[in-house]
Amino acid sequence: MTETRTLRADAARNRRELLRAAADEFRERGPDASIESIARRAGIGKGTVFRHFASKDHLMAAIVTDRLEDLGGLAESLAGAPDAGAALADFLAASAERQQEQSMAFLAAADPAVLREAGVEEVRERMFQAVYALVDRARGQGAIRADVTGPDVVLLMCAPTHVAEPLAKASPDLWRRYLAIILDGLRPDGARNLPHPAPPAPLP
Amino acid sequence: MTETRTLRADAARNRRELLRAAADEFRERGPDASIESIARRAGIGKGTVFRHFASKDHLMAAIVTDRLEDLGGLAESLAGAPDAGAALADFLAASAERQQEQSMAFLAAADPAVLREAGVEEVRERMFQAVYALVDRARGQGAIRADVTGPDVVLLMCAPTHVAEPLAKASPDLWRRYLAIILDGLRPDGARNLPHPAPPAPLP
DNA sequence: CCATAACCGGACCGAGCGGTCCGCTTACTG
DNA sequence: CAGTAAGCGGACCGCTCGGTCCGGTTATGG
Repeated sequence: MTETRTLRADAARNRRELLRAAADEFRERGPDASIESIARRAGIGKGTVFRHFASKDHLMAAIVTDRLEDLGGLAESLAGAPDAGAALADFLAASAERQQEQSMAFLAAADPAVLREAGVEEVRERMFQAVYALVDRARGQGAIRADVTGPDVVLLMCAPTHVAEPLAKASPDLWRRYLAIILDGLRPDGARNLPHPAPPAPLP
Repeated sequence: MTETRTLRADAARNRRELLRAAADEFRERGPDASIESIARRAGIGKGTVFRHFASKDHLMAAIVTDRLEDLGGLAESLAGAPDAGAALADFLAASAERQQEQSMAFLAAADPAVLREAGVEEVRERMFQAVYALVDRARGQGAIRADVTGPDVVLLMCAPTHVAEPLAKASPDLWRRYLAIILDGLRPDGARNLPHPAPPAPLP
């Protein structure tokens, strides 16, 4: 974003390959994947990485921004669906499916100041707002409990994948099982007991 | 475990302090907490750490073994409770509460061979079996769905804390909210749709 | 086709890590 | 109370990492 004019052809190709390689390395080796291994995987030199991104954290921010924009766009495209409950379930399924292959967990290791500087917060906030809208419509249609809030669902988004993570390789579809359990827990029917207040509106 | 006879008094005190300091550091700084910072926090030198534990991974294994034994003992003590559904809920609440202050996430960074050598697997397996027993009794009493397995519940154990983690500091009791939602999802009443098979029996 | 600026990449640097070593200190024992 | 082995801890080592730099290379405009 806010790129300098007319990136040279080979530079553009290297940048694309670099982002792809970095995403793969972070997924396989976690936040500690080395810049050198990423560069090797992309078929470029270490110096070229720092030509494209000021630091490792900036590289992480770029990857995560792409994914948040993708998710936000998906949520927005579901905004007008007639069955809001199904739309919400579809969104959560798509979100979990993406996390299966592209975790964002490595983000925790990055410097928050860099994330802010790279504009991650704005993109994330936009995605959150789109999810909140889905939740509000689903609640309005009685598809989920009256006391379930938008932030609740955002917090629960990562849960199915996280639960199934220890067996993700052996049963790559297992997250569906736990998404189904969680969706059941959100349904309005049945005797329930939800203690404690909803989370504060903005996630930090 | 299998300690040499009669640890000297100061050595025993240092070992206790070391374990406490290491747990705190891992919680605050994650798996990358340095041995040096742990030693400083415990008021001892770096060399003393390696006198007590052969490597950083062995230190992690010792911490995690303590906690697994604690959890396993709790599950076993609940084995005979008359209301098996309530016993299971109590256990999951206690488990989440412990995780709130003593995460085991850093375990992922340790060498599996060392964990095996330190006997973590046996302790974990014993804890799992105790949980499976709780689940079986709860299912037998109709407190949870018939198609929910022991491994399901083990996988779900960490979920409430993980969901609430982004707000753990601001709302330290928030995990209760998500434990309640998940327990609702496990209840037998209502129309449900659980696709996909149960996970394979042993967790790797 | 040439000039030039943008780009590339590997050699290099300093920091911080896990782990080792050994001279000094301190708690037990006869 | 003295001898001694166990315990201690900080200096030190080798390694890997993120990040810098500059000589060589390649795309592009006149």
